[in-house]
Amino acid sequence: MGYRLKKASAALRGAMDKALREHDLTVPQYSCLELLDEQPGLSNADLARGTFVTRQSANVVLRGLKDAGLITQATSTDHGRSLPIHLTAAGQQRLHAARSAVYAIEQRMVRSIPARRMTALLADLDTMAEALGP
Amino acid sequence: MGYRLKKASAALRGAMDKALREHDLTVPQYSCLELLDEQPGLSNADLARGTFVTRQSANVVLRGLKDAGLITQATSTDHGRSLPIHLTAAGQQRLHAARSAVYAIEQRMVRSIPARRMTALLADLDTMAEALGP
DNA sequence: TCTCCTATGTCAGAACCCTGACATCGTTGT
DNA sequence: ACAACGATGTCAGGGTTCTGACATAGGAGA
Repeated sequence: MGYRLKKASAALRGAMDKALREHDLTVPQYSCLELLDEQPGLSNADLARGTFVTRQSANVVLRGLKDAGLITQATSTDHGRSLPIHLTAAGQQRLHAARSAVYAIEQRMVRSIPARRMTALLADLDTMAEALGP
Repeated sequence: MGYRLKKASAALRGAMDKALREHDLTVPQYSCLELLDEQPGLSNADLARGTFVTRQSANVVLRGLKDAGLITQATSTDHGRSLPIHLTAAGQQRLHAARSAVYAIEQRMVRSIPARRMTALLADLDTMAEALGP
């Protein structure tokens, strides 16, 4: 079971990595851009949770995106310590360019399995994640 | 879909990492030991394919295992360039000690989903991996 | 035989991710 | 009001993985 899960995950990672390379993006970078597009103003810790990595790892990825001018992070805040992050125009543009390539991969994956099992498959993946979780 | 797969995979990886830490092993190290126990004499490239990583990554992992005295690698071969690898007695012992912890995680994962969907779930994971593969 | 192709082992560099640790800010409970 | 706790951002160090590149061994085909 763990073997199959690892195998499928590795295949997805490889395919995404290859597709995103043409857009000068890595998988974690794309994940962050996608999250920020859906929910603008997320903080470093929010993105870490959303991409299933630690705050430290997310911090490194964000630094790369910041250096590339794809995101902007507030330097101060009026409430708490979290510094909200937003996409720049360049970030939106880059995301939309890469999105089609990623969606094509998602489609290739989804269409390979019977539609009737989709909901059960998604539910089982979530169930397994929760069974191992906190 | 990709999100769920990543989530489940991250949960598994985290749980295994935590369990194996008590045995002074990392996930890729354990994977190599398990493969070598099932099929003694595998080469570096064989292990790379079996663990879904590159030869370079496997090489680094193997160096760690060699330094720890858990495996032995032939220094020469009579056929080709591949250098067959075998577990040492210490390697077998370490593997058997860690195996129960890993199997417990596998059981927690498997029992969380209905038994009727198991075969379909495994098949779908394989199908997706192949759909993204070569 | 000689050449081309594939597979393998290896080195170098970069990116990603983790654990451990520290300081700071809000909230909570006393 | 004040101390304890949790959440956040950050630094340092180490481990894993990737791409790119090179040299070598074996087999396939002209």
